[in-house]
Amino acid sequence: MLTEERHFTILNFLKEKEAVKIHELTEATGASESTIRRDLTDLEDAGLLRRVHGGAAKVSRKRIEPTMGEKSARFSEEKRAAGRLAASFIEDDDCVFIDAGTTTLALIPYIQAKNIVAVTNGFDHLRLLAERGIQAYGTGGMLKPSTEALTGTGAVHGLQQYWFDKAFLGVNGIHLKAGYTTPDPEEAAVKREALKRAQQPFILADASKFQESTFTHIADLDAAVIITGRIPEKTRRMFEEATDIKEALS
Amino acid sequence: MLTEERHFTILNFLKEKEAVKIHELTEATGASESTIRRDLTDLEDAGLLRRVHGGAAKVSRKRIEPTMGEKSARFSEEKRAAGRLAASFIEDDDCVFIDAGTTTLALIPYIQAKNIVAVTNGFDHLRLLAERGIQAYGTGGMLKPSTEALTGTGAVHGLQQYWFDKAFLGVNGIHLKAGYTTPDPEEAAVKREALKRAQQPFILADASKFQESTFTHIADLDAAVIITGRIPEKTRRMFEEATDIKEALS
DNA sequence: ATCATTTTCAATCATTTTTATTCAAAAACA
DNA sequence: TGTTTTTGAATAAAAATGATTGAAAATGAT
Repeated sequence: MLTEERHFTILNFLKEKEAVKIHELTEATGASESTIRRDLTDLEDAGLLRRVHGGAAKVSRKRIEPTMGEKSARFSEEKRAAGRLAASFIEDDDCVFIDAGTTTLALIPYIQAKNIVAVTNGFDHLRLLAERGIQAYGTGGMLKPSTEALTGTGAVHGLQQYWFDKAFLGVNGIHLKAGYTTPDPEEAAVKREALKRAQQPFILADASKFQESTFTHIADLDAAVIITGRIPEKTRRMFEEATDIKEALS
Repeated sequence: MLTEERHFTILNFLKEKEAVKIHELTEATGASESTIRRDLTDLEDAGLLRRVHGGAAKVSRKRIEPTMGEKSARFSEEKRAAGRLAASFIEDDDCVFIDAGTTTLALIPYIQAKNIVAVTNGFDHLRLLAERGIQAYGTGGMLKPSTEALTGTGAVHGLQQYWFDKAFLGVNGIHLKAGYTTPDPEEAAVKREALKRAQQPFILADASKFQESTFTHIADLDAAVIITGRIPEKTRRMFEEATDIKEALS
């Protein structure tokens, strides 16, 4: 029996069943154990099956990244609530921008809208969107190792190809005087560009970001609607004069 | 029996079956082994079948690629050797493009050169580069869920910001007549753009890619230097007339 | 848990099979 | 007739195979 035929036979076994024993294959092909082993090694290298002790198993088509699941499990109640609320603003056929950062990451699992297109500069975001079957585009740009975000002129340049219905941005500071701020000027440039290109921009932030200001100015408060989990009554009253605030847990 | 008749007979065998042995063909045609061998060589050159040890097999012109998950996580010795050889071409201060795909992924661990800048359209590649402390840029574009590559006009657009010293590309087929080919036209466009923007383009491929052709043409063979792990003597001789081949394990 | 037993594995080696190459004979052609 | 093309046999090289080995992994009993 030809090598090619054996390979074909082996793969056919795995179309029917989840796994196959070496002994079954020696019997079906008439080849020796050594030969079957070599075949299995070849086919594994080609990525067509997975070797297991005693035989071979099907390769699973869906590869769900466990780290992502773990990550989302680690979201606080506030982040999840804010994410769910933010996701509810996304409508069918929307084109949205989703900023890098954990706050915006929390909104992705709650997206229900059909047929949307999402652009993101977040590394994990890109994968999570694709895993959820959402058409996902990366902005391009340099991968900033610390935050796993694509930044710099490459990202801005990438953004300039698109126009958004909605944009969901994360920030580090929300301040009555300083407006929205973030430490890295490169990231600020990306956020500013996204803000400019969205009809409805949203800022996702948890309570810790309020009344903070960091190095680089992104925009004034009234440039976007703020979505948050739960904030103190006092803070809410203070900021809702400056812009619209959507609070998930009231 | 006429040469034409024999060819017809051989091809008919392959319509019925997945593969055919030389012995079956000598029996069916009455010709000697040598003659059948010559026939098979001719028919392979015409792209009508694929020679395998002991006979010939069908050419599968399937447009469906194995997904990244199906491709094995563990690199074969050949892939590693090819990766190491490819990495040795990267010099200090180079700007390189690294294509998506497992073959090119295998080169990243071996990069020794200092102060290089890498641009990639591979999702995993981006992370791996950043993990190794290499300044890494993503091209942007749509994330293709199956292969985890950024493709489409977004990726091409992203590429057009850069100019490379070297480019390392993966392909699905290397064929004397068809040149370099890949199933997805979108990906082909990205590869073509990268090829255009690199002073020294390299193609990384394992032995299985030779004499295969898939749907979309990328470039002719002489457009790049081929880097491979180990290929059969015959294959090497056949292709080294068409372009430069660097073989890691000789 | 630990230990002994059984099974499976990867690596090596000798053997067999297949291959490309060469060359001379046969066939086809002018 | 001579010339070219096709063919088949002989060969050494390359590839595939199957048996054997000690190591590794799974299994079962204690």
